[in-house]
Amino acid sequence: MEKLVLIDGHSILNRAFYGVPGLTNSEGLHTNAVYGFLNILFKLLEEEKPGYLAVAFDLKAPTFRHTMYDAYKGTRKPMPEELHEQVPLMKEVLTAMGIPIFTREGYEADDILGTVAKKAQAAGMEVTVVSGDRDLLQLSDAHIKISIPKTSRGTTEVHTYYPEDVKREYQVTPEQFIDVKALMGDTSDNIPGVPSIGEKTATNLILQFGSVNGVYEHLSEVKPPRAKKSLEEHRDLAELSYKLAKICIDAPVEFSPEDARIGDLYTKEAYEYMSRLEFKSLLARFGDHVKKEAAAALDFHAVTDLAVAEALFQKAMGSERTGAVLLAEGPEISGAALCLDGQNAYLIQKEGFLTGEYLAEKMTELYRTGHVWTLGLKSQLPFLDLGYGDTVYDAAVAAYLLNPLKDTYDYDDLARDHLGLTAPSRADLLKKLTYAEAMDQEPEAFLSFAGFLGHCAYQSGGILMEKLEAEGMKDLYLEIELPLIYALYHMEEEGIAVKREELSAYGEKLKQQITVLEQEIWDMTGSQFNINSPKQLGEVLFEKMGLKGGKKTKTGYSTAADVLEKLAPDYPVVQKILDYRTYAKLNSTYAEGLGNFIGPDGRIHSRFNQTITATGRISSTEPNLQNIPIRMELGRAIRKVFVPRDGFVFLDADYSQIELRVLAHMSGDSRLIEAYRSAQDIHAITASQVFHIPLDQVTPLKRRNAKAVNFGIVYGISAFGLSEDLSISRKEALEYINQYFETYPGVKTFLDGLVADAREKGFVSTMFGRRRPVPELGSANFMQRSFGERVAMNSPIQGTAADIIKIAMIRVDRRLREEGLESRLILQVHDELLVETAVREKAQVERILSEEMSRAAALKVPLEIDMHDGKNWFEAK
DNA sequence: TTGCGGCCT
DNA sequence: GCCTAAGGCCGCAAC
Repeated sequence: MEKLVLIDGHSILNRAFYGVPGLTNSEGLHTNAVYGFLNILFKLLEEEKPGYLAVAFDLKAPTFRHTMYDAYKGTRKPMPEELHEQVPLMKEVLTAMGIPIFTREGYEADDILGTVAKKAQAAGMEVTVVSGDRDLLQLSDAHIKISIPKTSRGTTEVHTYYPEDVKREYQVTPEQFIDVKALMGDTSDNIPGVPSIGEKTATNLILQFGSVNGVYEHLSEVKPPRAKKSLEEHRDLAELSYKLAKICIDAPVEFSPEDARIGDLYTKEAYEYMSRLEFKSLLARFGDHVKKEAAAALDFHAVTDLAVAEALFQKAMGSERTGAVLLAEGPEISGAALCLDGQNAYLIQKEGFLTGEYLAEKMTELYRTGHVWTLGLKSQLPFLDLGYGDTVYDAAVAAYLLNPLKDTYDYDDLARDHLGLTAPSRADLLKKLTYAEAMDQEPEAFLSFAGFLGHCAYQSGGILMEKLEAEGMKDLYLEIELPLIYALYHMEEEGIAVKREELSAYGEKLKQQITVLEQEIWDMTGSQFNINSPKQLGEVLFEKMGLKGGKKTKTGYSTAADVLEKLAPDYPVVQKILDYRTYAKLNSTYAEGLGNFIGPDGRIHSRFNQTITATGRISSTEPNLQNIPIRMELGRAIRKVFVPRDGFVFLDADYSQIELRVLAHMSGDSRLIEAYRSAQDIHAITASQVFHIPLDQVTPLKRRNAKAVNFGIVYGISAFGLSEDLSISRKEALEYINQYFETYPGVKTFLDGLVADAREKGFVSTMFGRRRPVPELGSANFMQRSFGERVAMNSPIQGTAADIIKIAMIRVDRRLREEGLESRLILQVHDELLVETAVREKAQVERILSEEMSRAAALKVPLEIDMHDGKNWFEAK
């Protein structure tokens, strides 16, 4: 079928302008947008291989929308000059490449795209419309695909939408997309919408009634009374917005495919432009575009036959090392990738006798041999029957230990960073298809994906263990990180029960307060603005009302809490704003945010990530359960909705000052060690020794200062930071620091040694050998170098504490299971473990927690634990 | 997407 | 003078 690609010129140019860092050629011309546009264009040509191509641009002249709606004139945002000057340049380059440019007076590019796309579809063509603007999704059709490229950090990812994709993401059909937009409006397009109807309400209404007309036909049934009232009052607005939002598909544009047939893009004129604009990588492309990419030397095989699969598993079981990944997403197994040598890789597809159950069983058997290297074991565990006794090597976790500073550890990352191989990424091969979709729709790409995945897992096994051993991290890997995968998986599976009704009642109370505060703030400031917008808030406070407290951020006035708190005593409205912020935060992030994650089992199953942090801590996402409020009473109350199941209580155990104890141990400072061996109150004893006062005469203020110094030491002390924290002069802060170091000279020697060591070796290490590279120390920039010094001081301390609690987690989780208990570890919050404990097992679990946490490491000071129980998380802290 | 602001250890 | 205390995640606004 004939393929046509249509590009929304201004939109893509705009995307490229913001996505690509500033570039100028030697004439001083800005070129970044043109460069980004061309990169997107070439990527499209490679992926789509279209026979036809055209680009649509807006004209300056007013369009039919302006005659409909005066305010539409305000729509067009002023284009930055640096972008504006690239528009004619872009058109010239396209012309040089023989690519047609479509424009029409009185219409926007959207309308031209809509009209041409529908005409081409009617003529039997397969159309791809490329834009950065999601409004175009309304054009999505059986043979019209909407492509939305995203450029960041030099790489471009393309998201594509057929009608079913639109439905999956927005729930509504492409046509209804217009209806939703008409109701909710769009500030960036100056489409007014109906007041007080947001995205959620609009989507719900359209889902319920089908269209804007449908909504008005059933106005009496419309649910939130506020929305109903607003709809009644603003029917004109809704109808106008619909007309503005709807893209015209019958603009007076002629289209015959021949106008858009792609000829030779690599013309001499185009080459000259690339040269003048100094696009070196594109010049190279022009130079060798004929050269085919060297075909991959690997052999990938698809296995669909039971006997063949049996033989392959048999061989894998007996081989010295196997690369294997169970391809599973959501609840579904799609296949298995296997690799037994450096040449061949296999995709065993779920098909016929090769059922999901069969694959799960064979893979379990294979993984139990103890010679399997995989990638992302935790996400495969729901389908496998494995436990602490089974060692499965996870290459992603190994790669994380070797360099914890990277964002991702996918197979293509491993290929590049460790195997000297360039592998196409999942996004390159499968776009955004799921495994099941890819296997069905793009079987060759899926085979390739599985092949590279298996190959990289296998090859990683040949190299990563050697690297770990060479860097002294083999034990860390085998004894801590690999078993930890099971502990994290168990916590994810277990989840934590949340009282849904109580949570939403809590949210309702907050919302009432928010409404009241909002009105009061509007009255007191004399303008109805969005209090959530730091920009608007800054303007109202510091310009309209003239409060003192000038600029602080890059983009405007700082309205951060510490700034506002200084103003609160003098201006009552500022306190209201701070209160509003508190309520709004608690409602959006916690009441509503957490509510969205309660599963059908009434529990929240957060994800615990093992390869995110630079220091070795784990992180929690979807939702983050490691930042549930505790400091303020109002927020702390949220913890009451986290409850144990019937017949259970919560037992919560946390390490007392673990980082300071780690510091005492690692530094070996004898005075600090002696102090912590006996101390009940570590900050008080620090105050007593540093400020030379008897322990029983330490005032709360002195203790507070000592506590701040202790924090400073752990964070990588700086006089500036300490002075900010205590609101004292930098000189005074420096005096505190010097006094501290005089008192504990071993700490000073230790921290200086860490920095010197890091400078020499390029990394720092924890007690258990975990490394963190510190490249910033080599920087010529003072700020960056200082940052590197703080990293060098903090990471070994924070990281060692992370190692210790990981050891404790593994042992606690193992013992609960191996001793046949029903109690389960369900959360870790950096220095805290939460166990959902069967009432009759309480004493035993207390003993397990206490023993395993204290014994996790043998330090020169005791590891002390505070433990509480309760019928919810609030009580158990 | 980025920046701001805010919650945790 | 630099204008940073360490490590995270997430909602919102504006781009």
